[in-house]
Amino acid sequence: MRNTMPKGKPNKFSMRVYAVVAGIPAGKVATYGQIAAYIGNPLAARAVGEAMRNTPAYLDIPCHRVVNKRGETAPGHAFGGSGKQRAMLEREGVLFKANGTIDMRECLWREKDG
DNA sequence: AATTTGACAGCGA
DNA sequence: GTCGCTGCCAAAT
Repeated sequence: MRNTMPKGKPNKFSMRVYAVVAGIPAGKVATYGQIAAYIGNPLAARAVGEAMRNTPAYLDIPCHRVVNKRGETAPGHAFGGSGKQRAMLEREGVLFKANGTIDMRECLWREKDG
């Protein structure tokens, strides 16, 4: 087996990301930039995405509630299919538009929500 | 140690 | 409204 060991490496940065993402209520979604800004790095949206990619399952992080600013779900190779993420979000109450994007105007997570 | 890539965001034309 | 360039952080090669 070529290094089948889990690569979960929750660093300080990633930990902050997980903490914020974990605070996202069901039926709401947050953007990478929003999370990045929340943890103190408004320009680290990219790093947030990387953290999500390394999100260990045992942390129970709703990474599916994290989408880009366009309201689009992950490219697809993340949750086993972009449709999967969309299904989970819809199941939690997130509204999707006809074009397949999330209605950010209503479903974007706000501090007041939590 | 250095370079490249990546689940992104913001600004200008 | 779209298209292109720049900036940031972390992980992989």
